[in-house]
Amino acid sequence: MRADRYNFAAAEPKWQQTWEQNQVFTTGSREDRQKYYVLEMFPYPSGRIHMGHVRNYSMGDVIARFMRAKGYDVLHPMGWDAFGLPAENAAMQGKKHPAEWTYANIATMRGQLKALGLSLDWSREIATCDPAYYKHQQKLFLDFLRAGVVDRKQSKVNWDPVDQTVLANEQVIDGRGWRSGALVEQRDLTQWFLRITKYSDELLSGLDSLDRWPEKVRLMQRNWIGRSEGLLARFALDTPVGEAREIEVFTTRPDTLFGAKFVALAPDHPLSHKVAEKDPLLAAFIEECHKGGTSTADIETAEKKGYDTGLTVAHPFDPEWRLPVYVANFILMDYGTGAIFGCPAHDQRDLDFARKYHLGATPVVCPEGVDPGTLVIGDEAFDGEGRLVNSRFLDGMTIAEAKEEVARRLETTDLFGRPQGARKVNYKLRDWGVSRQRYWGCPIPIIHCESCGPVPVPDADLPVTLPEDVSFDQPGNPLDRHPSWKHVACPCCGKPARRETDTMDTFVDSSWYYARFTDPKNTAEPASHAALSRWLPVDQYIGGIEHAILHLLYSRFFARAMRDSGHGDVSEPFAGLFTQGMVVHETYRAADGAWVSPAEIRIEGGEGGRRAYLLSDGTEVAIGSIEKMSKSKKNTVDPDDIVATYGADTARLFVLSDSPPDRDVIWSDEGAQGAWRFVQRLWRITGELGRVAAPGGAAAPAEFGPAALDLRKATHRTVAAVSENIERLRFNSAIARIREFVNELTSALDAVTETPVNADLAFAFREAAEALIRLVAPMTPHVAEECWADLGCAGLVATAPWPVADPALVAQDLITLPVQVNGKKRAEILVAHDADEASVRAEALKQEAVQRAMEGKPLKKFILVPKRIVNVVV
RNA sequence: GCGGACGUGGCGAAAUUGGUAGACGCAAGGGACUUAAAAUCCCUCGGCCUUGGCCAUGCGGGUUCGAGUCCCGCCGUCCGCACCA
Repeated sequence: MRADRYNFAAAEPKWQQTWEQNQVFTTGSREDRQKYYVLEMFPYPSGRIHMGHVRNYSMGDVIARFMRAKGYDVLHPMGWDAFGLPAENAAMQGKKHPAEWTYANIATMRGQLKALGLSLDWSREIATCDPAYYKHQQKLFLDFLRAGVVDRKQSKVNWDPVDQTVLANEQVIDGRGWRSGALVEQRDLTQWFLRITKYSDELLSGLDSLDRWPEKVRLMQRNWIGRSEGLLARFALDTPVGEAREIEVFTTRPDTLFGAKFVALAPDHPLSHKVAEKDPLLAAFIEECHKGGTSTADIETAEKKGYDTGLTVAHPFDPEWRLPVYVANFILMDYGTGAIFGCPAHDQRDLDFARKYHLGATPVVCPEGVDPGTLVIGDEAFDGEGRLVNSRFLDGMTIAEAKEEVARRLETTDLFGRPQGARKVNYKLRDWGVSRQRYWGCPIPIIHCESCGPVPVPDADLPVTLPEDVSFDQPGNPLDRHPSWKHVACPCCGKPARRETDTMDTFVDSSWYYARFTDPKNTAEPASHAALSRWLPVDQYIGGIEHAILHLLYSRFFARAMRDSGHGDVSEPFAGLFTQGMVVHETYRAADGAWVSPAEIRIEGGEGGRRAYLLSDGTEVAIGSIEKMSKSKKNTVDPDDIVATYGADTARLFVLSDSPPDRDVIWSDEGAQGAWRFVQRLWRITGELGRVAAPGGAAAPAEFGPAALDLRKATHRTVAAVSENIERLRFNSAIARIREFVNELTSALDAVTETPVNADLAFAFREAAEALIRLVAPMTPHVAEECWADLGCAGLVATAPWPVADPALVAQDLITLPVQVNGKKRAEILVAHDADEASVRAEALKQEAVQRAMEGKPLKKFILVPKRIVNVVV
């Protein structure tokens, strides 16, 4: 007896078990087929999954199931980005070991993901905190070291005083730590660096080949790498300061050299410090510069300030021409050389500075068509195109010509035995400092020996595992405090030595996990060459836009560093990238301003608008703005609750259907109920279709009547449209087409007056029913299996091939053409799809409405866009 | 400040990429079934007038037989970067 309602609570676990038992989603059994690697950004095991995960993994799952049905050998794995600070924070508060906390979270979240029915190959599951994983990361680190991609150097680092660790530049946002939000301090520390800058040019030019990446992400990376071409130029000091006889500046505008009015140094420039030793006022000025905040607001409002050192330098093209040397607060030590020459007429910052210290502004570039004599610089510097003026031998040249000429001359003139200038390409990208003073991360496999220096841990001794007996009762690094862990013998000389106690930035863990998934059980190496060549690059990667720079740039770098140290030959790890939107929700606030969660309220609708009331005592709460789901605003919806109430299919369908995937989707209970209704409707219509459909496998009749033909056309058009929409990742449109098809099927069923129906119609219903189930299966796989079985179809829909649209049935033979008169639609005509222009024209002009709109005027022009539109111009 | 994206009914959106604007859904209103409710089904649903029209894709221009789509100028919202020489 067929149930009236689809019972998801029974069906979902049943099908999940069936898939698992039959190993439907295990990869690698179809080596003869073309591969497809679909990957979603793996989660941090924070405790529970959230709706963002549901959306992310539902999208990946649609693609995985679709490509599997299309006959590809699909790799769709899942793992855990399992190292990180929250585990240590939890350890400090809850006295639970980070490993225990992390693995408990993984167990919970794995269960939650499994309840969603994702077609994942769980046999490839990895966790980055597993020694079996980080062993290979340590190996990679040492291979990188040998390949010259690892560096150890002292540098100014961003120190997060709350998390008590170092942050990479990419992890500092508006001068604050990306995780703690604390104001970052500058400290001098010796650090391990990954030399990402070695690949600056390659990472930049590689972006051009990533045509399946969002333009936005490519642009962000381009800007982050920040390539600029310029010139290093050396200015001789009139009076040497100690050893220093010159100042070297970097400029992208060497053409404006004759407009120079001053030279300025960064407060932390070595020369600034040198002069400050004998000039207490300068020392005080530098001190003041350090105080200035680095937040957005501070920088915007910061006044350009300088200190005249009293030093002067000679102009490179005129030894008699003196320029004053300032120390200025707006010069950055870590870009270029930390020194500039200022050309106020053509640079706004230089102009602001020059106005303040009365240094003048001589224009040297004059826009085309302007009389140089009338050229005056007001409050705005001129940075447009033009020709050189007031510039001696450069006069009359274009900017490009002048740049070239200045570079050529300075390269061939001598200063203190070296060319005075040199062309230089500069980047904003910095090397990636990976040392972190934390416990819960991958140990850096190095041993420090007093006589041998830093020595790599021999491969045979890998992995260097974390000690388990550590305490978190005081700040700082537990590894450093551990009584015995760091004391080891030097692998070189055998003398007592000390382990590196820093661990790696957790972004290292996620920079190569996609490669590990290709060969997750390999104990000898990170992944075999064969596995890497078979599976990389990832064909479709899906995740949040928040990783546009950090994770995606690091991964692109890692692929190249792996390539250059003998691990595979892939440069770009992700051929296709899709950045999905967030799941957002309304916020609710009680009268006292406290946030209220959606679970605590009920909504009442009506023509007066929606109002929200507390369930507990019925008092009204204010409906606030729609925001990203967050614990602090309590506007979260727990996926577990949704799965328990509506089932996984409903949750999946809703996050896919309401908005385009790259835009935010607004979670609402009404929307979820809409998805729920559709899941039930699928079950109901399958039952109705089953009653009129031919048995599975029935042969096609020789001829089809009009009703059967119409139905078949609807089916094949839907198949074509849904396939295209999924291919283009437009899941919302795919679902809309399926819903439309269900509406069409309902009408077709209504038209059935007597049963059994004719064989041709029965066949068409069978075809429609099976197509419908296969089309919805990627989105709502459980109800699809249930319907598939209900229709008596063989096997599982999860392993059924994707339906193929017959082009003959997709094409229309009769088409409705709108007829416009002077661009306004006046009528519609029904014509054969291949009707010639003359007959279409005759038919169009025959229309009464067309004649009326023509008002008896003669036809000027007749436009026919085949299969689109007719336009009559009078 | 620089760079980018976007702006369509009450709401989320669609529009074959220059060719019937509003598919599909949510909300709302009306009706059927029911003792009642739930569920389900049917109808209406951009605005304005009298059938038939007119006006409508942020605003103002332009190109075109034809513009939501292309171009120019505004307005607004969101995102990224940020004293980068």
